[in-house]
Amino acid sequence: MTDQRWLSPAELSAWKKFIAVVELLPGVLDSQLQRDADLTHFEYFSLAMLSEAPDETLRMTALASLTNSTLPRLSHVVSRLEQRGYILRSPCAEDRRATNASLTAAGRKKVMHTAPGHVGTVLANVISPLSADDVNDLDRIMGTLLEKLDPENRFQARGA
Amino acid sequence: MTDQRWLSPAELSAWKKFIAVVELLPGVLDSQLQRDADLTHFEYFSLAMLSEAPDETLRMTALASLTNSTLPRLSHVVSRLEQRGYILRSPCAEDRRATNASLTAAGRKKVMHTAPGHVGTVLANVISPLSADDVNDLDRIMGTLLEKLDPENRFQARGA
DNA sequence: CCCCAATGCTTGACGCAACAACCTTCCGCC
DNA sequence: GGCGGAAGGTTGTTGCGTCAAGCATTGGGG
Repeated sequence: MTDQRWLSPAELSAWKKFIAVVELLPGVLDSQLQRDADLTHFEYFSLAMLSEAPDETLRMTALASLTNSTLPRLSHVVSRLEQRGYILRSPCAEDRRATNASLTAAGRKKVMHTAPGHVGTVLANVISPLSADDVNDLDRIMGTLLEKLDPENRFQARGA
Repeated sequence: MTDQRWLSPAELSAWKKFIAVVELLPGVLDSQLQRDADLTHFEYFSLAMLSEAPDETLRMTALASLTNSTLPRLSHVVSRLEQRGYILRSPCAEDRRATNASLTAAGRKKVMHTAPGHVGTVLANVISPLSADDVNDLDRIMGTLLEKLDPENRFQARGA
C-alpha cells in the first residue's frame, strides 16, 4: 500500500478508457436483455450455464462458481426464475444438503429464444468494431488479467 | 436482431474472458475502497472528478456526465457524501435551477488519502500483469469500444 | 408580456445485491 | 457411535440503483 508508484501517461490513458468500458458495458447488455427478454444479464447467464451443463442440471454451488456469485444471491435469483417456470429445484440424491437446479422446457426455450438478440448485441457493440488482430489481443490481455482476478479459474471453468 | 451470425471460436474465447473480467473487476475495486476508505468506487470516482475540476466544483449535470450516471443516482450519492461532510451543495448563481457540488476540505483530504491505495490496487491487478505492448493494445482496443459505447465522449470528457 | 415546453434537480417507491444469522447434513475423530 | 466442526442452502435485513412523478426555473414564440 506504500508502493507509491503512480501511473505513467500511457498507463493512465489505457486505464481511463478501460474503466469507462467496464462501467458502460454491463448497462448495454442489461438493457437489451431487459427490454427483449425481461431478464438481467446475470439471469440470462445463469440459464445459459445450465443449458450447457450435462442434463441441464447443476448443483447450486457449481452454478454459483460458474456465475461468480455468492450462494445467497444465487438462491434468490433461482427462486425468482423458478417462480417464472424456467428452473426447477430438486434435492440432490448423493448429498442431501445439496440442491440441484435444472432447466425446464420453458427455460430451455427461453434461452434459445433469447440468445440471438444477446449475441447480436455483443457483436454490434464489442466484436464488430474490432479487427481480427484486436480480438486476438483482447483474448490475450483478458487471459492475463483473469489469472490475477480469478486465480482458481472458477469463472472460466469451461474451456476456451 | 435477425443478424444471425454467431461468434467464431476466437471471438468466443475473447468474449468469455472479457465478460469475466468485466464482472470481476468492479468487485475488486469496490472491495479495496470499501475496506480502506469506506467508499464505493462510484463515490471515490465522483470525489476524484470534483478534485480535478476548476474550483473543485461542478454542476450536478456535469458531474453526472463525467461519472456516467443518471441524475437521480448522483443526487442520492451526493446527498450521502454531503452528510458525511465531503461535499457541499450550493445553488448556482447563473442558473437558479442548477446546483453546484463542491469538494470540502475534508473531501479533498479524503481523496488525497484514498488515492494511493486505489492506484496500488489498479497497478497490482491490471497494469503490472501487462507488458508495455499490452497496455498500448488495451488503450487502442478500449478506445475503439468507447466510440461505440459512448459516442458523445461524455465519460472521457477529460483528455487522455 | 405571458404561456408552455424544456431543462435541472430532488424525492419517494420498488427491486435487486450484500451481509449475517440460521438450519440441515456430512465427515473426521475420539 | 456420538461430538464438533465444516459444507451446502435458505431466509431476513439493510443499502444502493432505477424508475416515475414532481417542483422550480428558464427560454422562446404568440
